Parts: sequence; structure tokens; C-alpha cells
Amino acid sequence: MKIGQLAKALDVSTDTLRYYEAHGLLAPSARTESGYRVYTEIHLQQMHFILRAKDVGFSLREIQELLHIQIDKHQHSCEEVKYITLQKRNLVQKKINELQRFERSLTFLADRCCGGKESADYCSILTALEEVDDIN
Amino acid sequence: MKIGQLAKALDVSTDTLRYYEAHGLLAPSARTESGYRVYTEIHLQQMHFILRAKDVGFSLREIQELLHIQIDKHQHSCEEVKYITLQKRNLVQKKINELQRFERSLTFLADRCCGGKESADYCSILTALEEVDDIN
DNA sequence: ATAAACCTTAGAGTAAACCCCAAGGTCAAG
DNA sequence: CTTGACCTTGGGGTTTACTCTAAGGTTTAT
Ligand SMILES: [Zn+2]
Ligand SMILES: [Zn+2]
Ligand SMILES: [Zn+2]
Ligand SMILES: [Zn+2]
Repeated sequence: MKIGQLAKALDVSTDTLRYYEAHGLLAPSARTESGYRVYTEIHLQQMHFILRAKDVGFSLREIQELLHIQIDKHQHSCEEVKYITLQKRNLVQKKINELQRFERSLTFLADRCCGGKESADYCSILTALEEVDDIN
Repeated sequence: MKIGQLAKALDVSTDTLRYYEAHGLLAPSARTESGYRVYTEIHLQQMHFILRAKDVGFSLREIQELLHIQIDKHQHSCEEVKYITLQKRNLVQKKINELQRFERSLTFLADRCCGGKESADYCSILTALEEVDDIN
């Protein structure tokens, strides 16, 4: 398989595949005489792994770690894999909490503004942002 | 007030203040003969506005819009302000939903892995990522 | 034989919100 | 008069995951 075919099969760009190679995620095992990258079924499977991991929220750096383990499962433990997964979930939860704080503040602000066409001279959103004390 | 004093009063860096100036958020109204930026109480208040808006989740681009309105309230309406706020909340909610999808997937994965010290040969997280069908 | 479609590399550009550095000018105190 | 704290500009670096371009070489079909 050449890069274009693999890209089409996975619905990613050839640029993405070269990017993954440059960043240690997926290297073709061979090149043609003229230098074209050659991929096999194995690479297709590895890309599936990568894309699924991405879909679950892992960053490329984390996927690299997982791939490392996946390729040589025997030398690694469930403990490691679970640790990475829980670490990630922790990070995701922190982000969610921050965004929910934003959401609450924005709701608080929006609820108090009439949203009318009159001038914003006394808009409660603007005055709340001008005030010194916390919204929450 | 010189830039360092304003920075200290707000607990931000002088770099940040120069950055905001370069990006149209807060321009000192004067310079000393030697070129030093001069700030007043008004700038302090504007920075409070900016920082509070940031705290609520607005991006600098959005804050710029809000500032524009705040500075000339009379020419703008509550409708505009509320629109920006609701738009932002919408965006925040979308991000939350995506992260919650991640969270669910990661929880699903983690729950099924024993996390033990034995080899990862049959780790359910890895096999789930290898499989073709969706986790959710 | 030639055009279309494909491949190669290296390098630049994108978003967001800054941080850090160098080289030099300014200002108050001792 | 010099030290040290402050200020200036301009530029580069950070993070993430790519995308795009240029300039050229290769393959395949007609
Ligand atoms: Zn109103
Ligand atoms: Zn209003
Ligand atoms: Zn296990
Ligand atoms: Zn496991």
C-alpha cells in the first residue's frame, strides 16, 4: 500500500500520516526503490488503534505511550495501562469542572440581562463585569 | 502609574499588559517624555473588567468586543451583550459535552481493566482500542 | 510521449495567550 | 558617578495537531 491508499482507507490526509511518522507514531517498515512509503495491513491496524485512542480523548503523546505498550504487551502491565487511563480521566474531569464554572457564571450573567433592544447603559452583564467582587 | 506598578496592582506581568496593548485591549493614554507608558485609575478599572471577563471564560477576542460596547454603552443594546454571552455559553456547553464523552469512554475502559501487575497481554483497555467497533 | 495523478523533502503557517531574552535607555539613591 | 531597578523595542519560543506550499521526481494511462 502506498500512502495515498492508506490515507483514503482511513479518511485522513497523507500529511497526517507523514506527521505521525515524524512524531514516532506510525513508521512504514519499507520504502520502494524510488523512496515511496510502503504500508501493510499491520499499519492499517495500528492506525485504527491510534484513531480510536484519539476518539477516546488521548493526546498523541499519550497514544505514543500506549502504542509502546501495545506493541510489546508482554513487557508491560495492566497497572501501567490503567494508570495512564485514569490520569487522563482525571485531567478531563478537571477541564470539565473549569468549563462548568464558566457555564454557571455565564448563565448567571445571561439570566439577569433583559436582552432588549434598548441601550446597554444599565446592562447587568456589563455592570457585573465592572464590579470588583466575584460573580460566584 | 508606570507599567510595573499597574502590573503589581493587578498581579499580572508587564508582558501581559504590553500584549493587551498590542492586541487592542488596553492602551495607555500617554507616554512620558522618555517613552514610558503612563496609566491612570481608568486603566486599572478597565483591566479589572478584562480580568473578570477572562475569569468568566471569555476569550480575549470576545473581551475586546465587550470592551468596545462597555466603553460606548449608549450606542449598544442589551441584546448584543446577551447574545455574546449566550453564544459563549453555547460554545462552552459543546466543549463540556465532548469532554463528557471522553470521560465516559475512559471510565468504561478503566472499569474493565484489572490494573494488576501481571503482563498486559490480555489488557481489556488495549484490546478495546484494537477492536473496530465503537466503545460507546 | 506526454499528461494526470501520485509521491518526495523541507519548511512555513495556524490558533491562543502569553513568556523570555537581548541590547540598550532612564531614573532615584548613596 | 555609579549601581540597581525600572523601562523600551524587537524578536523568538511555547503547546497541539496538523495544513499548505514549493520545487521537484515517479508511475500509470492514453
Ligand atoms: Zn437590559
Ligand atoms: Zn443587559
Ligand atoms: Zn489485567
Ligand atoms: Zn488491563
